Amino acid sequence: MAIKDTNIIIDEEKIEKLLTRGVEDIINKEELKKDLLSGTNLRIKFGIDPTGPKIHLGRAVPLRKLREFQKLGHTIVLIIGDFTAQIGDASDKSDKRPILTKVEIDENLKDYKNQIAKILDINKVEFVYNNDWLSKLTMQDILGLSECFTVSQMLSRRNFKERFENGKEISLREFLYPLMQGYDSVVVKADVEVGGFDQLFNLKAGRVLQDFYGLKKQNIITCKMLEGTNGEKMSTSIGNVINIIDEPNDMFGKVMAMKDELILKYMELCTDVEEEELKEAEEFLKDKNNNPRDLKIKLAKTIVGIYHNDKIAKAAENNFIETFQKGKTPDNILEIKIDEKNEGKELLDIFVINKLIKSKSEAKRLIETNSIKEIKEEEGVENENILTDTKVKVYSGIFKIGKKKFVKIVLYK
RNA sequence: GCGUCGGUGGUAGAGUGGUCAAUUACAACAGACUGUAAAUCUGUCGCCCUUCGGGCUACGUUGGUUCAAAUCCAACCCGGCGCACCA
Repeated sequence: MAIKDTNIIIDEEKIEKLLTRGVEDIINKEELKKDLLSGTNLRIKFGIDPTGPKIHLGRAVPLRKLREFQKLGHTIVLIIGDFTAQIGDASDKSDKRPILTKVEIDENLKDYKNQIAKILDINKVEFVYNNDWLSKLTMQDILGLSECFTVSQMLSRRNFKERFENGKEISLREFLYPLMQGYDSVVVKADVEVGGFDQLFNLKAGRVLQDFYGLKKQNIITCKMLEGTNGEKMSTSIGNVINIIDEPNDMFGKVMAMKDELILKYMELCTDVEEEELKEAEEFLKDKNNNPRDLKIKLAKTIVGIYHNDKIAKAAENNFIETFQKGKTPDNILEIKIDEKNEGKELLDIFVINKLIKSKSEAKRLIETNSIKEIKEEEGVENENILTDTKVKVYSGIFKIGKKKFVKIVLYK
């Protein structure tokens, strides 16, 4: 049992918020509330598999929940799933998930702490790597763990069931995943585990195994899932993610481009705005005379402010308004320097080489639809000259490709 | 192991000797309209070349038949299903 700790803050209002804001479900809400009010220092577990190099807003939701726990003085135990990432979780996949190699995992891990530090005070976080214990399990240990689950329990899990019924393969390895994650809870003696709602099955496995090892069963708090900006599941492969280390202007733009229906959800899950403000926003959206865009700008500013700072957020807002509402060219745009070697090449080749356009065929198509423009600044006035010749040689200038990309080409000798 | 069906572009899924760089849908991209929203309309959607023209690479892999193959044949690899084995 955890010991009474004088650093624990008991603030009923904050506790209530912790138990409700962005929460999908709590296995035993009353118990958790009691624990939080008791003044004991709880061990809050969260597992994060380094399956991609960047943390996006969706993944940040449970991390933000941890932040609330941390602010109340509880201990955050972050399990870096360097072992489990190799097993591959099936929670978010309808197909078999590829296994990551050690090298890929290390690569992904590189910058993780810096990213997490944007949300949590990492000096107070207990970081552990599950490879430390999972790789040491013997066959006998694993058999013991497997004894706690039946095949039909495993198959009752929705995505396994669907795959089974559709004749897709499910490897035994994937059955093992929840056991591994559950065993983590045993090792770190978690009092509470936080996760996305899609993790429910895995989180419950922790309770079963803790019970098996004679420990107190952890409580479980699942967070609501955040959709990507287009309303589909947030996933890097779909490309609808906002990463927490995105550049301010990019981040701002992504928020602006998202579906209106998601505004409230993003406000709830990605920001700290007060409940009242959420209600106001809801009312605001109900009135057809209001433009949801205004709310979105506010949201974008808040989110950029969280991951960068208010000043930068303000700048991003200005940039957005100048560039997209007033149609001006942004100040700091990508600059490509052309040396002697590349001089004389075609402009389109330069775009392709620098990966602004994926192929020359594509570039020509863009020219055909008048999607590449040259921006001329004369006497303070900006003119857009549409580029129509596909064979132009490189020269200095500012170009706009599509509606979002700006490039400045500089020749230097 | 035996039998059987199948493996096509980002996905789903047509095509079963030439008219196939491959119908269609979704996704994606661009243009118009907008609020860088949604919806709608239009166009594009393998790579490359100076062309409404041409070249190259692609339909699991490797060979073969043919003037010609995603399409036929063979072997191999992978998957589904049924049966057998495990009992």
